[in-house]
Amino acid sequence: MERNLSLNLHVLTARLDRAADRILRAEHDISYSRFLALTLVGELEASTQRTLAEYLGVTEPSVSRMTGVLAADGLLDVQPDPAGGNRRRLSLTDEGKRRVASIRQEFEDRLAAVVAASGVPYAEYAEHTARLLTTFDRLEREAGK
Amino acid sequence: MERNLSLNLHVLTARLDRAADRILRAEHDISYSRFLALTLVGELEASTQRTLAEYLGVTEPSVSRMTGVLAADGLLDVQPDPAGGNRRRLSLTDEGKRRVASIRQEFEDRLAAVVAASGVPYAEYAEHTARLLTTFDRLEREAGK
DNA sequence: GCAGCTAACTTAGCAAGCTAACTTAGCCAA
DNA sequence: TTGGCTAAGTTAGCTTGCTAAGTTAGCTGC
Repeated sequence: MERNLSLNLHVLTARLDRAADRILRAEHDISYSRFLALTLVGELEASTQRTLAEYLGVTEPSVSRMTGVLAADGLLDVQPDPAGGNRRRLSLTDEGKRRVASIRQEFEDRLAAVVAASGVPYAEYAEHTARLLTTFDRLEREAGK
Repeated sequence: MERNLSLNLHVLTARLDRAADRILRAEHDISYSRFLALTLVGELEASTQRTLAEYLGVTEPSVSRMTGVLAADGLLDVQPDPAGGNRRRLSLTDEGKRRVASIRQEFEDRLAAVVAASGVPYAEYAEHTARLLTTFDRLEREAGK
């Protein structure tokens, strides 16, 4: 079959994401992408949409729509930046915080179980993945892009 | 920031896929997902849509639509299985073969360059990724799913 | 004090995932 | 030979990526 790295990464991630999405929808009534967005807003502390797009690895229009639906669902608070400029301050509502907190560790634990079952050394694989991301990021930035 | 493995895999793959998509559209006038589908049909030798879905890591409806547009574009040949049953035989047209062959090695080479720049050992990372995929697959199957 | 610039965001429309529900084709048992 | 079963594929409708193009808010120089 000769499956290569890029294809395997693509398929592995697609499956993990899909599994995560099913679990979250079934048990917590939220999609995986919405959960990721809320998680990062929580971690980034009152950032802008542009920053969130950067961290999520998606484009600004995608974030624009996402913040719209999350705000409509009462999970996210979107306010004009008091410091001025055409910016929005993003923060979690109480309900948003509650939702994220209740899910928090669950996923990493489940993924860790898969990793353990596979015999792949977790720390090393995680470190390699993080390093690849950083490198790819840098190369794209250098390429002018 | 404390970015975890599942998020990093998600973001890394999203970026790689997006970059691949841009290159393919610009230089070869085809999207990345269509290219992947054609590649796998080539490797799987006259398989069914269900098998292709399995290998691509997507659902059957997605493959159904994809084979439709690829056939309409003259890249894929979709025929009822002569052996009977409600199946389709998938194979590449000459144009499809030409297209896949002309792109073939390019991506793995580009990705290998990124991996090299990051200092991550390619063979090991590829092996770990493949192992995780196999394990996840097995666990999902065992879970009855 | 307005022209132009830049940064941040939005709108519009397309591509391609997904789930749920349906259809089609062959098989098998009564 | 028909009624149900299973496997494979399709349809419908939603979500959420994307790009291209447009808008809005403040800044800067004349």
